[in-house]
Amino acid sequence: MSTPERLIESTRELLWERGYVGTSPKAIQQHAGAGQGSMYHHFSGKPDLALAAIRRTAEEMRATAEASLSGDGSAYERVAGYLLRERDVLRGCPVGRLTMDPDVIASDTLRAPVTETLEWLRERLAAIVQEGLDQGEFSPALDAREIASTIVATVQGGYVLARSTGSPEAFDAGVRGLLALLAPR
Amino acid sequence: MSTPERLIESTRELLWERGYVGTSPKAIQQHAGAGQGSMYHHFSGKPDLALAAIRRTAEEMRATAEASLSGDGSAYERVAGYLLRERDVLRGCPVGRLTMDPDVIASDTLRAPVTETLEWLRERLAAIVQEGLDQGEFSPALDAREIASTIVATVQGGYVLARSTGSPEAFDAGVRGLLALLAPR
DNA sequence: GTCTATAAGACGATAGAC
DNA sequence: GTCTATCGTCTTATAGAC
Repeated sequence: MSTPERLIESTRELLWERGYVGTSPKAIQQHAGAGQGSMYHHFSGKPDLALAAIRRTAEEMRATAEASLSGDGSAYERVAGYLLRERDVLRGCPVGRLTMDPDVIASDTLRAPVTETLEWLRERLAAIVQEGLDQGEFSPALDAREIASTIVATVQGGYVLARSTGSPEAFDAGVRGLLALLAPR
Repeated sequence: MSTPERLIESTRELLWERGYVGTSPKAIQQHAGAGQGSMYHHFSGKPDLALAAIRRTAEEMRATAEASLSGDGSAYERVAGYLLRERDVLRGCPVGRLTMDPDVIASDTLRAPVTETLEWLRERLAAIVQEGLDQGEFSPALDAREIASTIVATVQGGYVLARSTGSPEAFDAGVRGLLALLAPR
């Protein structure tokens, strides 16, 4: 792997684990096995490198989500597939966690990939829920965009609960509760 | 207000805004209008002061939640009251956000109030949902503890969505979606 | 491209005067 | 109790040799 590649991948891992504020250029360099000069040759500084890392993580998250959402099956089944897919629950969401990073939220550039990814996910889920509504799969009293927001929020909040206890139990419970509420009858 | 009080209150605000990793003793001292020596006279260091601040924030959150949950009305109405109460949505949850702070999660002492508060909330909501189940208010197919997890997760995740867009819209949408799913028929 | 050297300031804390 | 001084380390770079 090339040096810029190693720097980006190291930044992705450290951002996931410690956030932007908690990740120093020095830590990135050590994790990547690169020197100071090497990092500043390829990237203008910490924000530039973080942007490359965040963009890649966001892209990957979209691809992973799309994989569970684009399969066959009813709307409920695809939503269930998304909610029940394997996750590293205790690590949390590498994109969602950045919303708690003050320096990321303060920078329009760094925040953009975060906003876009979560908005894309919400719209993608809303389209599927709307399909379900059109097929009479869900109660007509429901609003597709609202339910999509509930789904994404349950996942993001499930990570918070899981990390607070150090166990995936609360995440799983929240997801099962949501699926029970959504279940077609 | 006494100096220790001002230090604790300043720490609470900075922890809410910037997290533990992003909050320096110096910033706390300046915000509180206290000197270095003053802070280290009253507290043994940053973790000690943060613990006092986190405990108080956790206590306050419990009191606020209890206020919306202990009123009159059906289980659904009390859950709705909790979900729809006024919130500073874009600031997020001062307790939940700490779960994304690596140094808080790494310390059993600092994490304890976070764990306890979110677990208390989940149990408190589970008891109310169980009441609703006993009254035939909700579908008997539902599990009280699961639904309680879904409710807390929706709120915590709603903050993530709101902060990602810089608008409370997604939080409100997620809450409305959940209430529509819960609505007794 | 990568290395080492250097730097101004922040971080988290301690020491000792007042 | 509060103040200033000091400390060793980390942070986020820049400069310039190789």
